[in-house]
Amino acid sequence: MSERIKPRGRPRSFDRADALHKAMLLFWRHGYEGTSIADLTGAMGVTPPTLYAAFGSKEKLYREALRHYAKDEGSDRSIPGGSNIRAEVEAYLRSCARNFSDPAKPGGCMVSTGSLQCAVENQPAKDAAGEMRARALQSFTARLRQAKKQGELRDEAEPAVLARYYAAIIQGMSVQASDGASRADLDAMVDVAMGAWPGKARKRT
Amino acid sequence: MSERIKPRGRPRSFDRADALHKAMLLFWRHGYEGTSIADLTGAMGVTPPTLYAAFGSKEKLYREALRHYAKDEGSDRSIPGGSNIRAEVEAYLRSCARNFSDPAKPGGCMVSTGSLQCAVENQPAKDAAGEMRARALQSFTARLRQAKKQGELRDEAEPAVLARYYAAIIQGMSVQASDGASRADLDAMVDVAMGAWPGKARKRT
DNA sequence: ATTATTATCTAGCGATCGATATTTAAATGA
DNA sequence: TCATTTAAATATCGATCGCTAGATAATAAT
Repeated sequence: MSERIKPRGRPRSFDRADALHKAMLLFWRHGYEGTSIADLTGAMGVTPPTLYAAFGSKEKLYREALRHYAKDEGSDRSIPGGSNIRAEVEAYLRSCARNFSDPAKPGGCMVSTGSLQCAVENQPAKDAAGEMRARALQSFTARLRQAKKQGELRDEAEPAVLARYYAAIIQGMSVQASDGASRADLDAMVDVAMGAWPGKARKRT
Repeated sequence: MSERIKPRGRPRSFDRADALHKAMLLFWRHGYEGTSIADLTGAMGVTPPTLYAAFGSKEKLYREALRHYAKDEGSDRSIPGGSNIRAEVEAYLRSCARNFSDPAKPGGCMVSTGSLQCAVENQPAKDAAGEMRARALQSFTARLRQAKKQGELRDEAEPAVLARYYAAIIQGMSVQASDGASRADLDAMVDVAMGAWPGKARKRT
């Protein structure tokens, strides 16, 4: 099935997947504008023409790095979609808390807080990250809608609003992790955030 | 008192405060790295040497623009500190919702989501914004501590955690406003966020 | 062996980056 | 008047930006 026939010309002398991973780490930490082609070629161990032959342009490489991040680092990879939506959301937030604060990686999330500001000519980079945030929000909303239909979510709960709210928590965790917040800091925030889960009305102080 | 004696040499031919305001708007929308000296001098209507004589360097101008933003646009300008801390926090969040989504201004907050990623050589810019976020978090925590001491906050509430949590809400609102979220979107999020305010324990769904 | 194909590096493109040396202009003080 | 002081623009600086033309190397097909 996966019999890969040998290509015609000179074979690649570097690992494309590994180079993409290294590019992702640079874009993640320093952003699109904060990462130069020289930074990228330096990390990959190749020269500019090789990078351009393999990835097309800086913007295309950035988009591919974003996709790679979503697959490789996305905190959603392993959350089992069970029948308890509240537990599922909480587990997701806790996985974000752990991943965003991992000292071995850039702080925060490459997507949640990526390319929020950029020069006019780099708007496509902001759009790329913004589209991924929009997609994530959309699929999160869809998951909550499904849960509501299955009776796991109270009738008065609004999936779109709830999705925006927990997206904000994730984005806030990303900002604070980028500023150096610890996993304990973020986990404590998750404790509070889960207190807003739609439930019985409660007395105020 | 404010008798301003006339300075010796040639007088300024441009309004420094107005130029600072224009610089702030550019940094706010495009970030530190996304704003060039040419952008700044163009908006100010002066040449580079004039900018450097007036503001020192790009980084110093950025720091000054951040301070100007905090004073001029800071959502804290007008929240009266009363005896109801819950209402005070909610009012603050609502003012953020309104300001972050103002179509006449750049989306989001210049501080909350400013300079999260940057090149190694521009780390001082990230530090400048990060320090402002840290200060805001600190003063927010202090306000909650004070409120707790005055009995406006339940005993089990942790000011530092609660401050981080509402800071995350603000940062999330800033991200989403930067992506085009409306005031209604953000206000709905505030509704949910206030549901996490420490109160009576509540039954879960 | 020769040709075709693909990948790589050397070298450098024009443009823009942040910042400045130098000169000229406009004010006050003597 | 004329020296002093401050601010302005002209004209660029060296460095870096994203990117590429052209030559060369390494493979497969013929």
